[in-house]
Amino acid sequence: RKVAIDASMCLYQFLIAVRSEGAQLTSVDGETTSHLMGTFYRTIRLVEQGIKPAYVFDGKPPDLKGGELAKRAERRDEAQKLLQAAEEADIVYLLGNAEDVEKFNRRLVKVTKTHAEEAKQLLQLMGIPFIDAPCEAEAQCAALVKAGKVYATATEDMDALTFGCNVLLRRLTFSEAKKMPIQEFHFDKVLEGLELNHNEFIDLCIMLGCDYTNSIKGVGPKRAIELIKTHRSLEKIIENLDTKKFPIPKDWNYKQARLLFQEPEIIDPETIDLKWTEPDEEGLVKYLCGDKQFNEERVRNGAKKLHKARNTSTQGRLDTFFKVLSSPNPLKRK
DNA sequence: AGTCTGGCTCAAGACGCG
DNA sequence: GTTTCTTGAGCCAGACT
DNA sequence: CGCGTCC
Repeated sequence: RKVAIDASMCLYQFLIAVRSEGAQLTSVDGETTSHLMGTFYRTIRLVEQGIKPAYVFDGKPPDLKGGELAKRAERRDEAQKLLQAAEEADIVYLLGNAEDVEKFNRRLVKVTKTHAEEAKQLLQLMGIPFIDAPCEAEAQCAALVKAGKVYATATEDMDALTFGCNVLLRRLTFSEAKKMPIQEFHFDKVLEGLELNHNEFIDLCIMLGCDYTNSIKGVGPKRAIELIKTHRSLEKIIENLDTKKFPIPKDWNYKQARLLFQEPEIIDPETIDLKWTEPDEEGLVKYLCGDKQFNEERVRNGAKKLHKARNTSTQGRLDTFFKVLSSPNPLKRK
């Protein structure tokens, strides 16, 4: 089974989570290796389960996202200051605030171009395909699913549904599968359950608060559902809304936001040829064990696992883990 | 009473030995 | 050529019906 | 499983 994965999101998680004593894993020259560690072993795991992953990297964010990104930058600056304060306190007291330093450090993490390039190089050596999306990765993933190039998108981000991704898998990482089952969402079932069509669903998501616009104060999940079901479009909702109780945000650019969901900038999936090839064991050893100082035995072992899984078409084993969820509670967005 | 929103916080991986 | 890019979940206060 | 370790 072929599955599309938002690479940036994975890298972000690895950079935050893969740590030892609060610090990222690094090679001797101080270069971070957490993202490579995570990508290498998780991908092997997936392939061993008969899954063929294709990683999708973000391109440039849409202009409309500027406001949201500015907010994030602001939060980052704030964390930076707090971090500095905590560090200084540490120097003074030599103990105590270590966990604060750690906490703020995590909040400062961002995925750089270099992280992405290194991950791509690794995937190349592993024989795993990847794509550079022109814009939002989730949009490109959704397009791949729609075109039948992959079976599903594996993500924690519900925006994939808004982009029209038919099948969405949550918690595809198996180490946690012990605690939490894999969830499989089918967009058509979700729409059925909500009794909405795709465009109405998009308008709903805009009201619930997407990255592209502000939302209406006082309107949360309950009211939003109510509104979309009675009026069926943002235009009608605005016409009929008591704007004294629920003021429409100034310069509310919902039409453009809607367009970004309906017609996102993507590469035509038909021009994309996903190929899973033999892993380059020697290349992997050279790359990971040379500069990055991974354990050679582990890397060779990983390469062999990739090779083996590739040549034994054990598919289907996975199906038993899947639970198909249609409409339980997609309100859980923000 | 109960309902709903909004602002706050936190947490986020994987391997392998015992 | 400079910048770049992820989220859900839970808990609690407070406004409103 | 729990927990130290991965780099």
